Amino acid sequence: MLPKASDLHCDLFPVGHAMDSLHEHSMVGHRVGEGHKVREFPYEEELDELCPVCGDKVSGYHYGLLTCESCKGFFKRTVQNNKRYTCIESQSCPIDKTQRKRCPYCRFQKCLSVGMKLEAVRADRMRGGRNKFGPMYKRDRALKQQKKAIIRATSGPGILKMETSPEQANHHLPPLHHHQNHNHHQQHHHQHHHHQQQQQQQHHHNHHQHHHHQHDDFEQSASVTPLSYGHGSARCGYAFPAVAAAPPSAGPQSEFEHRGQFAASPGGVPLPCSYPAAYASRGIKSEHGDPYADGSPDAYLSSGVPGYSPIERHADPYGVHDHAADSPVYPVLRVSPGCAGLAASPAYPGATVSPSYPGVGASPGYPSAAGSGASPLLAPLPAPQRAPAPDAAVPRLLAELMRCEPDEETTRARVTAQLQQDEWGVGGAGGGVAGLGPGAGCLNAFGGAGAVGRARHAGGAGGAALASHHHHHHLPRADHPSAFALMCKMADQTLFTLVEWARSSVFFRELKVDDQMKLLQNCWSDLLVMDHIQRQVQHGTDGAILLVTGQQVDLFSVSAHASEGLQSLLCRAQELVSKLRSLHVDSHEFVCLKYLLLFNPDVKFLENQALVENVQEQVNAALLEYTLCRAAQPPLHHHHHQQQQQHQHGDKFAQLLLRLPEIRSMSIQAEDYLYCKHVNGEVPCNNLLIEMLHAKQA
DNA sequence: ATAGCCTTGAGA
DNA sequence: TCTCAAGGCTAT
Repeated sequence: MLPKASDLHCDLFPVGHAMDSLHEHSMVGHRVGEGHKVREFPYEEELDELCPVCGDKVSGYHYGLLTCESCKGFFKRTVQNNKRYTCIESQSCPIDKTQRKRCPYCRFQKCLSVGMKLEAVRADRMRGGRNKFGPMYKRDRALKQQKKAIIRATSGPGILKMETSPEQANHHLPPLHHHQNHNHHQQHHHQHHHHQQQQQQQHHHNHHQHHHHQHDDFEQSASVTPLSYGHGSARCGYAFPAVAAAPPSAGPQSEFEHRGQFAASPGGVPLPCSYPAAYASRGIKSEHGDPYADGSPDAYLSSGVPGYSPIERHADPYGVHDHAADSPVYPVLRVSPGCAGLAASPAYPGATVSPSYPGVGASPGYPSAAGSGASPLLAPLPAPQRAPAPDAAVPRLLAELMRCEPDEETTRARVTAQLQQDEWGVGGAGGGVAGLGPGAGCLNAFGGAGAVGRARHAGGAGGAALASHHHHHHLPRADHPSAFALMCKMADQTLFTLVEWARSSVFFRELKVDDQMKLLQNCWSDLLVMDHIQRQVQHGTDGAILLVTGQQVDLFSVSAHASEGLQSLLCRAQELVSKLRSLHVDSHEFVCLKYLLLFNPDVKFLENQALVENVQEQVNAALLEYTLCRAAQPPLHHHHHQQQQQHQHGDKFAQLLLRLPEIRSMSIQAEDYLYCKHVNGEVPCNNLLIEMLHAKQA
């Protein structure tokens, strides 16, 4: 992979935090110095002052994001002169500093895919001044700044750091409430730094519409008019042509392969993504009267240029749907025979941090690190030890896991509050400019969960799925971001709570951040689905869907408005819910399932895989023990079908585990669904979900 | 055609 | 007044 080292690098550290150095750079010629209290953190990101297009050094914000001087110029020339290039090869030439001159076609494609905005090129060529992107740049800067803080706090010495400096403390999880401000986080754009893309015959037949007219939507002052660069409308949705043909060019290709799987993805819905690109654009446009309204670069871009929504051009730059890559069958929990006697786990080799089986002391004898009362992580949700019962039957480990379980009430309040807050923050929350990379995004999620306000927007996979249907139903206010967007936000917020849950959970917090990210990237959608399912099972009612916010939506009316893909998801979810209800799955068992999803030893490149495996085994064992005990002395209620029940309980353990593959499958379908929405520009921009989606590759 | 350096000029 | 992104200029 050496050849693509640069690209890869780009992916991991897109246009991230490079502000400080950036400033210096762009400052050349001017005076340096402006009061920036530049924090000197050596190793800090030198990393991303790289141009997302070619990897060269960034010189400032240009046409929407941080890019190098050459790409800025290239983009300008191309747009201003309405140039048209052609690729001699498969339109997937790698673009880096040394080869960028080789294929202007691919370079330009990359510029677009990365998020450079055509609208930022002025038709009237007016110089100086500022355009409407200004605020966006500003926000982006702020985000990067925060991100840095998070990284600093996160990757420093300890794992989940307890900040070393007072100021940093502020960035940390201000226990619940309070996450105001700091909105916007991320920015993600489709930073597909990935080469590749489009096959779509580049209908470049632009009808040379000479500048002016149209899209004056943006570009504030009437004086500065955006130049339109019309590329014909690429109708073919964004088919995944390249997929099959997976051309040879080394690197980038791999992504297509994934895409291929996606297209044919098993549970994957047929993908309703066949809308003409034009539609997508229009739809977006109408939805966001003011492209900047939500600060969503994506929306902006798509709405701005007719045939140019980023949509059409990327098949799946991220190879996002690589789930198929995972083992087909779920992490088959190694059900060791004598696992009943859990605790006995041998000291595994590499495990640095002994996952010291908590059970021991009755007190929160939390292992080292986390313990620190300072840790904001544990602070929140002291979790009412809602010991469901004086169960002696509850394995210690399980009891411990339960302690970290947030309660529905709290979660509901949080999410609701956040959503309401967002409502008004829409304008501001938005944001970002340059795309952050997967890695970065996750960091955000982490630190972001608490450190920086969580005001993200969202998108939603699992949750979004159910969500979206509400189209016209009683939702807080269906005005602004549209019901779907709102649902996305809901899912996004839910994801946040899930991330926080993970971060503060027993074994997880013992892992290094890198591992944590990998695990979460791997199962975030599963967790969302599981969360949804659990909510329905435990708090929902039959004919309706219970949202995190506590609102209920009629199942029928929902599916009536839902697309095929959604309906399918809903059905599957409902079926699972029914199944689990009949099994009388309780919260203890749900926790186990969630842990099993989280601690998936199939995740590659884990530093401390031993711990992950061990946890999986322990949880597995605990679940088995628990189910067996419960089977012995069934719950008080439900006496009917005693017999059948008994039977079921008999292998309840197996029954539960067998649901995991279904969960996985559903989450994959949900991701695909979300991806389609994203590609069509229907998902609000800054959201952890999309980031997670993108982060998946690798 | 590139890409580094320079000049502009509306917003903050 | 200062910023800093957009356009312009000009040796490669």
